[in-house]
Amino acid sequence: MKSFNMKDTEVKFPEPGKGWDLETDEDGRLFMRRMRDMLAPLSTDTSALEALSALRIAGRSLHLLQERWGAKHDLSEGRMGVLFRLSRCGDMPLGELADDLDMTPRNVTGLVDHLEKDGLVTRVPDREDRRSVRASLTEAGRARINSIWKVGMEHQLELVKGMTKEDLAHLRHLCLLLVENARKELGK
Amino acid sequence: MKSFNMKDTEVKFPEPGKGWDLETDEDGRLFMRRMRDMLAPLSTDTSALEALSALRIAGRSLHLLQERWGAKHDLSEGRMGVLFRLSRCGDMPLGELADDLDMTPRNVTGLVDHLEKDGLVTRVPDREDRRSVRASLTEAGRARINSIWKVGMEHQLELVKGMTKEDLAHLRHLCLLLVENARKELGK
DNA sequence: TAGGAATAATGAAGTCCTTCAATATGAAAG
DNA sequence: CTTTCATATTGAAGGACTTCATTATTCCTA
Repeated sequence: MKSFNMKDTEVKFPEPGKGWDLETDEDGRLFMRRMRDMLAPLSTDTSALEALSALRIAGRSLHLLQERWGAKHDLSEGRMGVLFRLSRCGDMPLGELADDLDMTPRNVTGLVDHLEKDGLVTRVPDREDRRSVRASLTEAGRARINSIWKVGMEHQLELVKGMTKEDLAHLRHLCLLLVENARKELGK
Repeated sequence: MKSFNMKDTEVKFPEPGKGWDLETDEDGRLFMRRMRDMLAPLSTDTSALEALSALRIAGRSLHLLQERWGAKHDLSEGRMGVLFRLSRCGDMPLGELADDLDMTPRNVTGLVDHLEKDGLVTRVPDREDRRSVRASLTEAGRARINSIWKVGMEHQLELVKGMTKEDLAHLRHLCLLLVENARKELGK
């Protein structure tokens, strides 16, 4: 029992809160009460809307975590993407980077500018196509990425705690199915 | 066989392309070849990495579609979010909007400024807390949201084509599980 | 070889969002 | 009643992207 007026045990958590209430349905699955209530009047079947909303929020969380974590190492999400690609695939023309990372060429130029300024990447001419410029990890760049990717992976594993491999495969499949459908929509 | 040098039937699709190859594994599930190849040397079990990557891309696609579709109606994603919330929940203090939409108060002020300038929303004083300001849909705002939400929903249904209700419930659950895990991480 | 396509770089402008700091007002609790 | 807290607003600054237009190379091919 609470002593008089001590703010009722409300210790004010990190920042959970207001309408961010996760509950569990009769099948043991998480859902958001407020979301469901809000969507219910719109459709007899809210499963699609709820799933897509959850996906949006999850994507957002992922993005936030990535940014926040990268910031600790003086890297933005985009710069990390470039570094990681280069470390996995070796030298690459900027254009190819833009395609792989699904970014504007203009943006890749900027990212590589920045990384070059930081000494993590250099531009090297492409011998086979002299229009082309390849981004290449410097020693410092390789050291940087090597020093962090492992921890990054562990963070990712934290995020999927409670999911089986089956779950993960299914999640992957559904997300990619959505990506496929989205592409049709994007192609008008 | 091809006739001489007619660019090999490559008609250049809308913009599919380069490394954006979706393939189907032995279980009939989609995966990205290049992604898997890239991740394989890092870990004996790439399922988590692949799933999270897929999720990121799906989230990105969703975001792009939303932006693009909103632009047709002169609305950004954020402004649509505000309008939609208001239409579902009625008047709301700006602070509550910020919480629900998971945005900075500064940003909500800006969005409401913009929507007010466009005549879709007005600010009304809150009778019970005179510090508070409530955003309220104007007639024009209600008309605008009413004229588009239905089509928006149909778009969403396109995106989940090929998914069963079970799939959707599972997808929702996994995404929210991830959100829950992410919150722990975000709370350091 | 001449003309058109591809590869980058660059600068200007603009969007959406964030953080931080300052201010004005009203609510709440001692 | 006075101090503290909550609610909005505002301005400055900046990050990460986008689009668009322009330029310089280099490649490819008719």
